[in-house]
Amino acid sequence: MKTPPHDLQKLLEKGSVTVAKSLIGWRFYVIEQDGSHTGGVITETEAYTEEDAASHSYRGRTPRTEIMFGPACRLYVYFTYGMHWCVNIVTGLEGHGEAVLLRAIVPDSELDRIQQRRGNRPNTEFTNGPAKLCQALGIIGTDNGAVLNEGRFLLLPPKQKVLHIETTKRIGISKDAHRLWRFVTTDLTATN
DNA sequence: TCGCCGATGTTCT
DNA sequence: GAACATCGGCGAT
Repeated sequence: MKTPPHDLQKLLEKGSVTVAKSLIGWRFYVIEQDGSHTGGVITETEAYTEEDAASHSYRGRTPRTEIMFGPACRLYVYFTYGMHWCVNIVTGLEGHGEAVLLRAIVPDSELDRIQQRRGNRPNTEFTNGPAKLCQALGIIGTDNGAVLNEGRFLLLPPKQKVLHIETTKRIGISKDAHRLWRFVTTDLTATN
């Protein structure tokens, strides 16, 4: 089952705070070269906007942030701390510099492949952080700008409704840290 | 279980 | 030259 692109586009064109909360429970997958789908249910997101000092888009368009100012429904992948990749979904209308950081998923397929990429760590350490998530799914800089549901990335609606969503401060930032723009559910947790 | 700290490269001041 | 949307190892509790 595939979400009609125009429906997804419409959802993601809302503001990043709205989208960040809405995406909890959606499913995010990478289509591997052998055709299998690696990924799972989104359980933690953060919103970033152009007016937000913690956002890469805060200082306007640069070569790095250009993709954030483009149309919604694309990926913004950036390299940080000299060794880690993180993935965002671009939201809002074109020109607005908004995105939603994917911080955690609970994998529901290709667990062996994920465990291998994560250095054979236990389930609970598979994808509970933005850089771990990218490592587990094999997302790197060349994926920057990829369009959801048109290439090797899938974003699919929830299989079941998420009941509890907590709203908290964002993690690992110093500027505009008071904003309650992090959303996380404990409905689903990796076991073992 | 907690907290400190080093790794490592791009971006911005 | 400093900061950084992080992670994992290590030593102390």
